[in-house]
Amino acid sequence: MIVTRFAPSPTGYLHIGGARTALFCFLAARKGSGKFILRMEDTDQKRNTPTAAQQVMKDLAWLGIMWDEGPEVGGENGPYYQSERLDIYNKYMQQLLDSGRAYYCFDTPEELQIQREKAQQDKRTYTYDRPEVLPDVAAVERAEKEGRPVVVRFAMPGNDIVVQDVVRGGVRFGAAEIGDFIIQKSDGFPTYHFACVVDDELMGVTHILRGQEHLMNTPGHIALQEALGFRRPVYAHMSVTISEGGGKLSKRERGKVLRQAIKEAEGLDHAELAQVGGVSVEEFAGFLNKKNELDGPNITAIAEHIHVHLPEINVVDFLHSGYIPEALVNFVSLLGWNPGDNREIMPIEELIEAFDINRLNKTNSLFDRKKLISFNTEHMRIIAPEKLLEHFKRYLEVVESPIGKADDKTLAHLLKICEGARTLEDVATKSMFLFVDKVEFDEKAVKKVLQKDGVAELMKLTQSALAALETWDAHSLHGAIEKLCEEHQVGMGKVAQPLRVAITGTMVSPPIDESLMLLGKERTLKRIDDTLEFIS
RNA sequence: GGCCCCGUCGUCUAGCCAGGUCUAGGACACAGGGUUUUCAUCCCUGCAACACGGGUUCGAAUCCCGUCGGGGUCACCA
Repeated sequence: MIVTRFAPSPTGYLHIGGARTALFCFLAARKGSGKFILRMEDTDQKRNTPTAAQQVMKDLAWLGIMWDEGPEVGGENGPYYQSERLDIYNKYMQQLLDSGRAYYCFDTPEELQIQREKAQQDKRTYTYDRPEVLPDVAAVERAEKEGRPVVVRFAMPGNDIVVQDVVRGGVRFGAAEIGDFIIQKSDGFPTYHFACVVDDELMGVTHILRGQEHLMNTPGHIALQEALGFRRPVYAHMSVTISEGGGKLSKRERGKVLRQAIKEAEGLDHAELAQVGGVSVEEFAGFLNKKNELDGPNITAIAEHIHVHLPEINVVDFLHSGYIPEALVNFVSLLGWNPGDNREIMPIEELIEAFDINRLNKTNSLFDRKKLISFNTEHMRIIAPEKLLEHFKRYLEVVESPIGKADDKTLAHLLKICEGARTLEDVATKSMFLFVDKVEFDEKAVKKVLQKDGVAELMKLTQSALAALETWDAHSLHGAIEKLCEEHQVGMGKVAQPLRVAITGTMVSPPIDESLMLLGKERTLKRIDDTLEFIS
C-alpha cells in the first residue's frame, strides 16, 4: 500500500506551493488506494502560531484535499503534532548517542559563523569539523555550567550517497559535501531532519513527494535512516512553481504591489488605512518604508478597502478573489504534471484516475493567472449548481458582501443568469445593484450612454411601457422591450443600455430582462425617475 | 562562490528514456473576424518554440560533451 504525507510547518497560511505539494501527495495516495497523512511539523517554538495549523487544515479542506490520518481525524500513528512526540524522538536520539552515531556540541553561533566565513573565503563547502574525541557526559555538564548551548549532531558516514529519485534519477552527493548536521536543538527539540525521518518511518510512509528545495537534505535523511535501521521510502523531488518576476512565489509580492498602489494613489489617509489593516500607524509607516512586512490578513484588508487587486499567493487569497477550489486544484495539478494526453479540464476524480507519479516533470513552472481564470470560467460552467452555490455563499461570507444576506433561491438564480462569468467576484459585481439603496452613477457610463441625444425621451417611453406591464417576469419584460424597439425602429441596445445604466449606474449587469425582474417593478420605476431627474 | 537540479511557442506542456511517422501536437495568452441588449461567454482564423556551439549517426528536439541562461541549497527554519 502506498502511504504519502503532507507535513507543513504551521507558521501561517497555506501557500499555493504547499497546496500543490499536498495535492500531489493526495493524488498519489488516492490513485494507489493508499493513505494520505497530514502531520504538523511544529518543532520550531519561535515560529509556530496556534491558529496556523487550524488555518492550514481549513485551506486544505476547502480545496477538497482531505487527509485519511492526522489532526482532527485521528489515526493509529498519532499524535500528529510533532511537538507532542518529543519522548519518541528522545528514544531514537539516545540510541544514536549510545552507538556513537551522534554527539554533543557546544559551539556558539558566533564561533560557527566564523567557520562558515572561512570556508566561504576558501571557496569550499562548509562542513562541521567533527572533534577527534567526542564529548562525554562530563563535558556536557561543564558546557551547561558555562552557559554554552548544547546541541546534538549526527555523525555522517564518510561515503558518497546516491539519492534514487523518481523525478531526477540517481543523484550523487560527495562525502565531503554533507557535514554533521544538528538533530537536536539547544532547547531540546529535534530539528526537522530528525523528526521527519523518525515520523516517516513510524507512520509507514512509503512515498515522499516534496519540492526540489528538499533534495539537498535527502542524503542526510538517508544516512539517518541507515543509522537507525529504518526503511528507505521512495523519493520524488518535484519541480517548483516560481513567480512571474522570477524566484520563488513569495508572500512579499503582495506587500510590494500594495505599497506601489498606495504610492500611486496619493492622498490616501494613512491613519485610516492602518486602522483598516488593524495595525498601528507606526507599523504601517514602517511597512510603507519597507522596514517591515505586514501579515497576510492585514494586507488583504487594506487592499480590499482601497480596491486594489493583489497577486494571490496563499490559498485564502484565491478564495477572496472569487476562484472556486475545483479550478485551482485542476490548474495547480497541471504545473509539473500532465496526464499524457491532451486533457486539461478535469474534475478531481479524473485527476486521481489519471495521476501517475512517473509523469511528474523536472522543469520549474511559472504561475500564469490568466490561465487560471480560464480554468475557473470552465469549472464554474461544469460544476453542479448546488456546489457552485455553496462556493458562492462561502465567498460572499469571507468578503463580507451584503449579497450574502440574500436567500439561496436568489443566489442560485444570480449564478444562473451570470453564466459565463469568470469568477464569483464577477457574479457579485454584476449583482451588486440589487443590494444598494441608491444608484451611484459611473462617470464613464453617464458620458457614454446617458448624455446622448434622445435618451431622455426614449427612457420616458420605456418607463411608461414598463409601468403598463401587468406581469413582471423576464419573459414579459423581454417582450415589452422588443416591442418598444420595433415601434421606434431602434436596436435593442438603444433601449437596453440606458435602462441598464438607470437601474445599475454602470454599463455592466446581467441580461436586462433578468435584471429588471430581480429589481422589481417599484424599484425599477423609481430608479428611472431618479435617472431622468439626474440627466435633465 | 561551492554543491545540486533544469533548459520545446510569451506561459503551461506533449514528444526525449527505447533517434526516422515532427514541414514539432494541445491549452492559455495575444492578433484578426463572427454571434450577442452590456460585461462575460461562445465560434472561426492566424501568430508563435526544439537556448547556443560542437560531436555520434545515413538520420538528432530525442544520445554525448562544452558554453550560456534559469532555479534550488549552503541555519540551533522547515
